[in-house]
Amino acid sequence: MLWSRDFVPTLKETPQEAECVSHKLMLRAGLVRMLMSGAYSYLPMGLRVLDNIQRIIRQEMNACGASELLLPALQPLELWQKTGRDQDIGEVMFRFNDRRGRKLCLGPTHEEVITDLVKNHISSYKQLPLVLYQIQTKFRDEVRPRFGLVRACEFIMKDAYSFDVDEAGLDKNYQAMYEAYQRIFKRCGLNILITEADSGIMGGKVSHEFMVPAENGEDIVLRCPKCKKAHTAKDPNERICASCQATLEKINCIEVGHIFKLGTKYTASLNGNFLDAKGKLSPIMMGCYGIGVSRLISAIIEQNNDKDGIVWPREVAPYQVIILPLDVGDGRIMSEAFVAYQELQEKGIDVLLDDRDERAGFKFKDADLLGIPVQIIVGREFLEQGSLDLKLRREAKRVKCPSSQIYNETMRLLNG
RNA sequence: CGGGGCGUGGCUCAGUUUGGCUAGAGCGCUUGGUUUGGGACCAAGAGGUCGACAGUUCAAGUCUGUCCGCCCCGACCA
Repeated sequence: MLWSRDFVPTLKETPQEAECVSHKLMLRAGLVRMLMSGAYSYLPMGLRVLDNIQRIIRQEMNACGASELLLPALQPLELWQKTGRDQDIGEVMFRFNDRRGRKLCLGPTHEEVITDLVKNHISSYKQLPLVLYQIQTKFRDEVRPRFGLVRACEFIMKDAYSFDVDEAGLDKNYQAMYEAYQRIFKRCGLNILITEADSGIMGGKVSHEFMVPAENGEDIVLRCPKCKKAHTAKDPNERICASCQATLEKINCIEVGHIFKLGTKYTASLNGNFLDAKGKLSPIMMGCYGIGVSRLISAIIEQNNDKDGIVWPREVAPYQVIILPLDVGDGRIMSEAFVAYQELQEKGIDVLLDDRDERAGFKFKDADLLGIPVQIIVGREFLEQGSLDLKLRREAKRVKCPSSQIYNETMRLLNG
């Protein structure tokens, strides 16, 4: 992509609306813009990151045998009345009537809809286990949206649901998801803490949260420095480890994933039953597995930035390489930049070419702010010595490279 | 919902305390020129219902009231 043809409105100064690091950088790097409190537009750079995160999630979900579908955001309220969560969720759910006066809502989550769907098509143990997932927009009328994408009223979530004949099956799927989540967050460039957590209104007994330590995290994780066991705090003043008696560390975190063993809460109330091998009718065992997809963008930036801007982990970066021709008026520089651009693109690398008529310093600042892993600089040194400068954003160190070696050197840096 | 802060060109802000002439600066934008490896410089321009409404006054960005929006803390949160 040529920068001059793209829509990447970078800002030199931080807009007043932002307070936390990730929010400031998302606005400055032109990833998102706010429409109103809790609702954001994803600009081209932001959408590319979002797509990359989704690609990682899809790969890992598919790899553990889950099948993707897409459920409606628009739902009948009566479905929620059947499970009783209409009351539990309360004001958080957007509710309204359609033109016939029917009571509708926008889905804050999808256990009801998926259970309603599955129960009509699963009647035998022979059809189980089954694991389904979707990546979809959720709506929650938050008391207090904040920190940009961290807590928004409209956001993107991956939610997966497992259906099993018994607890042993559920345990197996739960474990597979637990491991898939570890791989997903690692690929997103995150260091996470996994905690034992409260299931809240989701129901069920066992649940784990995947937490990203971050300064502005809304959740507090308590971790024992001795046994390393962590749990999400219900009471942040609880300060002693139950097994070691050591004083617990308090760590602010952003919750990016939460997995639950639901059991039969939804299948029992919505009649999601199956016949087992002996002809006995039982409710299907369920698990559900969420990832805050849009929130991950914030969490990744919180853990991957420096004074100059974002430092994207390779797999989620909007582009792998940015080429910076430092004088667009010089034919030799521009043609060399385009040669490198085409070669890298032909070899499957996502490249952004900053063809704007700007000065060197301006382009360097924007490139650092954007955080694309590899910068290729075509400037004076190319004219004098025929070499390009390659810089790895994370290390801020430059290496010289003859133009014939540009692909190999780029790959070496990306993989290094 | 309680507490606090803020609202002035696209962005950052000054001006409001103590009402006064045509509402300012920097960045960004347009045009011309000089520049060109870490957010250049000069010159000339474009761009504003000063969040909205009502009120006080000879006169309101500035004072009063109501409302709206945004941010932070708290309560809440899958």
